[in-house]
Amino acid sequence: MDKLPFLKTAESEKTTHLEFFNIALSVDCVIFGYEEKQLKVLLIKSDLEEYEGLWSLIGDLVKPTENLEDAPYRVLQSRAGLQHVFLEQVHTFGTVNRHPSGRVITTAYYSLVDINHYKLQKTENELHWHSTSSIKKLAFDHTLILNTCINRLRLQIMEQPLVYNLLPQKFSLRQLQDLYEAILGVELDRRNFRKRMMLKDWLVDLNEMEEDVPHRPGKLYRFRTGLKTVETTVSRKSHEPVNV
Amino acid sequence: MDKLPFLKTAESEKTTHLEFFNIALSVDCVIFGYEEKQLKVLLIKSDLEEYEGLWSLIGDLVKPTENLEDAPYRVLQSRAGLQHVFLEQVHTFGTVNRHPSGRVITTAYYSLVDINHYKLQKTENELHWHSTSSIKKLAFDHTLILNTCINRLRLQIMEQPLVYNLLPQKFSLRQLQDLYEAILGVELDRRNFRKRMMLKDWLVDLNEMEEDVPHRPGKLYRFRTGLKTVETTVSRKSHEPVNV
DNA sequence: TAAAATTGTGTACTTATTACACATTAAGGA
DNA sequence: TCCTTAATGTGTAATAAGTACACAATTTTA
Repeated sequence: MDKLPFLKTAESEKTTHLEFFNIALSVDCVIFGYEEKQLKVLLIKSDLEEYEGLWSLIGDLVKPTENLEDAPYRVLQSRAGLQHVFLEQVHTFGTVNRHPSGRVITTAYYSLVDINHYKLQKTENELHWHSTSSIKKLAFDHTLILNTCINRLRLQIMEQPLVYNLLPQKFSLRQLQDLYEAILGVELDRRNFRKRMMLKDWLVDLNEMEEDVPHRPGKLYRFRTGLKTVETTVSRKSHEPVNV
Repeated sequence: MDKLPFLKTAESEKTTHLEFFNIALSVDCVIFGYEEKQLKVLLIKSDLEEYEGLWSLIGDLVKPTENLEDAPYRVLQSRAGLQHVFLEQVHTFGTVNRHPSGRVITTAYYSLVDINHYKLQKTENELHWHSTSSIKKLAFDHTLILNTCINRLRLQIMEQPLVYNLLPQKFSLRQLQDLYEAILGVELDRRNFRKRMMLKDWLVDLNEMEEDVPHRPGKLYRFRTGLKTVETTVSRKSHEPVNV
């Protein structure tokens, strides 16, 4: 984007301003959690008449003085009390009629949070965790946004150890496998899963065992610190080659 | 995004309207071409004082009545005369001060076009193809946008036969390999490259040979029709599993 | 007809992926 | 105490994919 005509013709500013600025920009956060062997997503009751009784993602308008990339952190902080979470931009949705109250374009982010670490307040009774597998209909185009984010999540957990956000510090390989199965929606072979995880070199053997389980206890692991994470935008010079 | 407070309080609409709508949204197109064994990108001379002498990507503001996903097609059509091109959304950039004239958030798309099919008009002398490897500085944050799109392109050509957009209908494996090398910025082993392409099953052997080349002629191929392409957003029900 | 330039091809090695079965450990109940 | 239950921990063979590497064949041009 180069020209901003409305800034050059002061006298016609009002008209042009309204013409071009008659769009609002929001962010919507797909906040994933994990509980009872299910991938969950945090939703809020829609307060729009058009969507009465439906749930929607958590979002807000981007402020004029706020970096786009900061907006989802603010939303998570102010709407759900979440801080220092993992956030990744996924896609921007901008069909003309996606919002019944006006023209709103939204940028979707997904986030991974530890449900147990984040306790829902009783007062926040419009906020609820929903199992992703039981979600039928959401307000707006939020089903599309959710599915797009699930898709991205599924691709990314195969490449990067992001799921540390969803587990306690210490966990067994069985817990990790259950989590992967919940996210991917498939059953995995135990021996092959363990082999793959060991090959990735993401885990540290704690030399501790599970306790209070009604069966043979498993070994406990944690994620290695300092593992590299997603980097979507790249400041690398474009002529530098990649490894293939 | 759920609430739109400015639409509920009619009397304070003006203030709130200005507060929230004081952001413009644009699209920027990274238009890739291929010529003389180099990956090229179509740029336009910036007409902003702040960026005098610098080149920038081709973009425009999104219109209030226009779907976001339609805007880059319009931009390519109106600014560069391009129709029926491949376009893919990559990322949305929204740092507060990324545009010197005001708050503008931009969604970046990349596109692949056949340079020879699209002949630049003499009158469009502010438009030029630039080799990506020789680009040093662009207006705005367009270097970041360009690099992010190159990165995405590099990942996607490994998975999908998108490069058919950059080659003539009939081509030799050498031409195809040159193209991959130009995009990836690395040299590839000829035998392994050919093996990989055959494994992907993207190509059809035309049983024709190159002509008028100063050496042994190579066989000619074309891309199979009906090959599936990128699908970023997914309307699939979220509980359906993926293959892994 | 010899030299130059480039195509076309195969094999051995390594690495990753998949399918698959049995012994071991601890808890809990008879 | 011992048997049952329920899970953990482990290895191998087969297949598929990725990498490194060299030489003969074809055509043009001098």
